[in-house]
Amino acid sequence: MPELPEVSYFKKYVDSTALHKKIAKIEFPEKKILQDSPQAISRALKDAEFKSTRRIGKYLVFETDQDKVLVFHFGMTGKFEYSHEAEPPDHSRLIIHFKDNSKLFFVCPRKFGKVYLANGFEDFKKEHKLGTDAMDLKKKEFMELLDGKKGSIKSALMDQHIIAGIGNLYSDEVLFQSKIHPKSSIAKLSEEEKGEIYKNIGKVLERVTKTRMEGSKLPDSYLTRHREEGEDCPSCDGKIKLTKVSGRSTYYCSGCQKEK
DNA sequence: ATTCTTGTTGAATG
DNA sequence: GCATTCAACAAGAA
Repeated sequence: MPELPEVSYFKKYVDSTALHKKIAKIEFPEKKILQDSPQAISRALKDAEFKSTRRIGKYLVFETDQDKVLVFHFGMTGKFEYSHEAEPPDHSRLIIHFKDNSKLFFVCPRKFGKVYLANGFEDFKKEHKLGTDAMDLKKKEFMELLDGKKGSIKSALMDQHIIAGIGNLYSDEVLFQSKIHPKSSIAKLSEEEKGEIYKNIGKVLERVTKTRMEGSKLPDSYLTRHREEGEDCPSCDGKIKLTKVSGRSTYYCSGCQKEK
């Protein structure tokens, strides 16, 4: 379930493999993921090169030397594989062939991923009404975004229109590290608590991104390592519990995360 | 076989 | 209208 840190990793992978190569053709083995027609995508990318990529929230935007950009969303199971192999990996849903005979495969077993053609990075961001990227968020802006909001803190953290990049897993982690119950209503949180949440957004995302890049493990003090009902809390003598917040499975510790 | 999982979208609600 | 909540959707694992 790629959230911001995983997409950052995909960006690094693509940047080191698939930039600055002429595109020969594109294959579309699975039309369902396409948000624009294969013809339009092929036309926009034929003989183009990817110049750079930019991440916004959970999306990866490919900028070309032409007018259009190609945008990927990874759904639950999407990823890239770059190789010179003729045989596509299982569940390849879109294949970009470069003129040097290498290929970039968009592999997505559950077909929850999406591919868009857009006029540019800013256009795409606006079209999808995406909020500020979680890595670019300043404390002042975060405080203002929460001002006057109703509802639970977890829903707000996951709302891509408010902050882009945080999903189910890492919203739980941020709130666990902040010792705040996911169902806490935003209105009841103190300035200190909101400040703590802000601090942990940066901390958690940076930490997770680093471990993804290195292929290492998260610290034992992370909820992510103990995300199962009845597990011992790594920070107090409580147990991990499971509940639902806006329809999503939500793990928290009943000992150190008290509801407000 | 059925239930559960996910993020986004758009509909329903207040 | 607005903010907020919720169901639908897709495929696969258990």
